[in-house]
Amino acid sequence: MKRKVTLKQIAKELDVSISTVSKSLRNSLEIGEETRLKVQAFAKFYNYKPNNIALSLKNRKTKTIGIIIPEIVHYFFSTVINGIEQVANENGYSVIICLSDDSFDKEVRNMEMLANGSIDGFIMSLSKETQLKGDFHHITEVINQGMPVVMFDRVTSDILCDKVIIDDKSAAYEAVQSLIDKGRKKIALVTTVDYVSVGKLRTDGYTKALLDNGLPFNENLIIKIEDVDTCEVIIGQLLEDKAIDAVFAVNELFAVTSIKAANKMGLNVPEDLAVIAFTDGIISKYSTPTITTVSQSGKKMGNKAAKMLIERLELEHEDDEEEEENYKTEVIETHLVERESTN
Amino acid sequence: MKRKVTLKQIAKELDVSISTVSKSLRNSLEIGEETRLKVQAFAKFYNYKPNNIALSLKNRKTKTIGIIIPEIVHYFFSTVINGIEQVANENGYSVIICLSDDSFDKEVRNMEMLANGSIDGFIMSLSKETQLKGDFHHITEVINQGMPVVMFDRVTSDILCDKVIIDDKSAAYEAVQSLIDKGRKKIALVTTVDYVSVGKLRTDGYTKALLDNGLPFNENLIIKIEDVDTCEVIIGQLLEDKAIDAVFAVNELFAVTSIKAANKMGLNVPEDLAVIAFTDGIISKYSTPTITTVSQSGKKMGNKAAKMLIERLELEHEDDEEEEENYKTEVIETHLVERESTN
DNA sequence: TAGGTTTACGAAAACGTAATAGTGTTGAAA
DNA sequence: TTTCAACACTATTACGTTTTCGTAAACCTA
Repeated sequence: MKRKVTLKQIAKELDVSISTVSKSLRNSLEIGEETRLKVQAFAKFYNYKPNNIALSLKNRKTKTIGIIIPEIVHYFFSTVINGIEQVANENGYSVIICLSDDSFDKEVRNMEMLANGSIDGFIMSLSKETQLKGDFHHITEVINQGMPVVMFDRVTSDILCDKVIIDDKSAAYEAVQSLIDKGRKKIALVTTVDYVSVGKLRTDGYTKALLDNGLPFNENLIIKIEDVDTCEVIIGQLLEDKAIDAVFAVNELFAVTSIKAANKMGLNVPEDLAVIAFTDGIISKYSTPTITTVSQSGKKMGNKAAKMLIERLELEHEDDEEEEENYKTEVIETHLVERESTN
Repeated sequence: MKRKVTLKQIAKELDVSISTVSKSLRNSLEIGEETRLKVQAFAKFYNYKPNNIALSLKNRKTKTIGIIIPEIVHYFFSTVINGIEQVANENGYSVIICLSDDSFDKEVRNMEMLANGSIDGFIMSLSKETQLKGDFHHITEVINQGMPVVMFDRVTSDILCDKVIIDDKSAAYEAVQSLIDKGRKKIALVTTVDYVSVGKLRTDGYTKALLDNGLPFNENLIIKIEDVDTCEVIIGQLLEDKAIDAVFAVNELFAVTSIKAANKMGLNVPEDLAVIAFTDGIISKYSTPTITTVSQSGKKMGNKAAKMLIERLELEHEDDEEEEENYKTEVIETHLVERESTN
């Protein structure tokens, strides 16, 4: 067991000062060639690597990005992480991940913990509970301390910061329009409760598409699912004797459940019932039939979010207190991935 | 923009020494009540929180766990992270995640980066390339520096450290046995290339189950898939005119692909072909028909791995150089989740 | 009042690094 | 002989904490 060697130890061993060692290793011209080479050889032999923590303390930056998301066993969020990690890695950053489990308290705790020097900036997506409460003080606080925050997907207009979103409303519009184009007339919406920002926006897009096409808006065709476990029953009820010919689901799970419910009732997908879903995940690709989806590229969102954050971090450092905060909101384009569940 | 306040600033403001501030905040009896309360009030007002980096440097521990995994957009791995994060969080640890992308180089780079003080210990699963090369020097090095490592799932016997695995061989055995019990005679195996440790073990279990039941072992019934993209074609070929009545797939993807290939050929699952898969993920649950799986609880593995690591970290600190390294290998129990794809 | 004990605080070191500002020696130019 | 510059290296500071040790002042005891 040989513990990591430090500058101090090398200095002592070679009987020079710490500064000499440090400078030698950074190839400073101040140090004579003989000494420099000797130090370098010694350091190499003992596999010297500077201590990240010490560097962080000295430089006041950690080269680490904090990610706060509601859950990780979730196709979309894991693709976002993948995207963030990729860009982070390319730029020499690490990522530290905290899960809020959709709990406000945990989100706050995690942010406070990371904000005390552990990271240089945040990339986050709001927990359901936070969106419900509408309490964002923890985020404001962090921003006020001068720590940049980039929000993605589940964002809020109450906070001024960089954001990466998809245009949920128009993407939903497009999806519903595609159903209408295929001759569907009675389109149901299976969505989440309203306080989830994206759920609300997708509902708006759905409604607008109907109205723009002169189709009746029927409150009864919309179901808002709170608890995933009961969604099968609820969706089954929806499909019963309503002559619904299409379902627009705000996520894969609701879509695949709709298909299963339809099958049970003897309905064929897509002949009797077309199904389209938000979020192009693994389920849609492997379900039977495969599901047409609105692809929201999580990886691209992650890439973009990381780029925005890192840009701000590097820029920030150049002229310290440049208060020219021109926050941007980037919209990631979506596209329809046509599969078997629509025709 | 009010930057975080430090002990030094508080000390200056209140015209006392840094030590006094520090002690006051830790409720030291050395400090008179008046001063103590004054300091505490001031600190509270300015929302003082100790700087994690400074604490890490001083305490020589970061309260952070490094996770190195091949990929994150992957049901099993994300459940493991979930499990790790849970236990970590309960014990005041954060997790920092690096992806190897199944690349040896990236695995090495990431480990070296984190090993320089950023974390207290590793939890990792080997990349394919690392398993193929059989080069584990980066791991040995880290361990030699006194940094504990816990490996899970894709492990190697070449490294002495704590491990968390499932008994791949006997779980595979059990799965195949269940097929045999249901009267299946000609069971194909769809697996990965051999250097992936778990693939090998599962093959062993498959073979043993056949032999123990007096069934012929037929090399032609085993296909090893290297590239996921081509697996559909290959599996299709396998199913053709071989009178196969069951498929044991080492992961969900191969299983669902087998089902789709079978359907295309007019075979019914489970009547004509039973399908069973390793890894109880989201696909199995939502595929049509739903797939019987060997559940390997990623969350439990994560929980256990985190527990083992943290235990070692906390113990290690009590009597520093206690070299009593009794490494353990924990085996997480699996169980068969019976669904529609077998009968 | 000398001696000892308590109270209340401060100075300084330590963690590991990097940068700024020295310091002492040598040799050469004035 | 003085002055200056170049060279080669060292001391110090700073990042933010905690902790050990030290020390004045106040109080108590005989």
